[in-house]
Amino acid sequence: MDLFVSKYFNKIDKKGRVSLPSSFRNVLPKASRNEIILYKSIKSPSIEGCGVGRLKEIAKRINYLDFFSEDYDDFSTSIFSEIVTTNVDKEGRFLIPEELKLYAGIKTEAAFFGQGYFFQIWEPNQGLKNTEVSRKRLLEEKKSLRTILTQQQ
Amino acid sequence: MDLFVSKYFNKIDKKGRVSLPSSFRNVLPKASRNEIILYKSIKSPSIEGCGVGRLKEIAKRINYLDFFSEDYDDFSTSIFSEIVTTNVDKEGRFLIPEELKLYAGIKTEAAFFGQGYFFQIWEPNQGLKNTEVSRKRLLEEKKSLRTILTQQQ
DNA sequence: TGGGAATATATGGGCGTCAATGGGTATATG
DNA sequence: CATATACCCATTGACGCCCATATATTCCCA
Repeated sequence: MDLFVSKYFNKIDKKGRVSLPSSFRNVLPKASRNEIILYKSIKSPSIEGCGVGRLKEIAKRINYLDFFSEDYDDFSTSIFSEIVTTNVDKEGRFLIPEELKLYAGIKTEAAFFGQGYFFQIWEPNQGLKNTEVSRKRLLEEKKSLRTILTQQQ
Repeated sequence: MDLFVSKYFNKIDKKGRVSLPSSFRNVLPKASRNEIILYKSIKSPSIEGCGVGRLKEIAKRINYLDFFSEDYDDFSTSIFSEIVTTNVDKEGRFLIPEELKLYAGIKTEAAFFGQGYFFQIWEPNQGLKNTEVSRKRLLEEKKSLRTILTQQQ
């Protein structure tokens, strides 16, 4: 499986370390399995994360913008300066920077939610609540749901 | 990671030295890890910096502009003639030239903002303010943001 | 197929190394 | 000679690496 799926609830220890779920680690390319990137979600009080490969893609895309334009600066500031890279130790643990923990309200436990090409880290209760809300919203729009789910690959 | 990412706030000591963040140092090619270039940002009261290798890329960008336009002259003058090279000492510190510090309003602390292929140095408060403004401007143009951020790797 | 062994995962803690910072002294440069 | 800058050494706190354990999972063989 090369996608981030399922959800996990892991503890944060005294040193601030938390295990990246094993199945998530396996999604990362072997070459850079000891490094992930984290950033504040734009749409919710949660942290989003993924492998470094995705970041390089984004960098390339931004690079195509007009170097002297305002857009260029906005993108590169909002994205690159907000992104943090974190090392995953041999046991599969990493540190969530204080600022990101604050943003997501995370204290002693972190909830990991697979999102396909990336994952989200939530304060457990808020994360669960969010799943519920999302699901409800989705079911209320059965039409579009059907469209998405029944398309052939 | 071979990109300048994240942000760091480092102190300037009595001698005017400031640490280049460790992760930034690692982005520089090993061959010239003791040398960086600095110049005034064209668009903001901040200092931009990068490894010497990036010079060629800047030259290329300027070269794409119409040779006979005013822009060409303006850019090439205001960038190239303003570039200074600075040595990074064994502890990873360097000196910010007085003129550049004045330009950015930097006194006792410098804020380093990763920008992918280069980085910016700001007076901490101004830098934070700028991040906010950039982010807001970006969120108002969700369309282009989506294009850049959500494509799959 | 059931049960026990081997392995993997999540978690805890000790300790050495590195990064950021401060300061003394040598050296260079005008 | 005077000032600026590079090199050396020291300190502190954070982080990475190693080792350990308990639980969960997988594997294998009888």
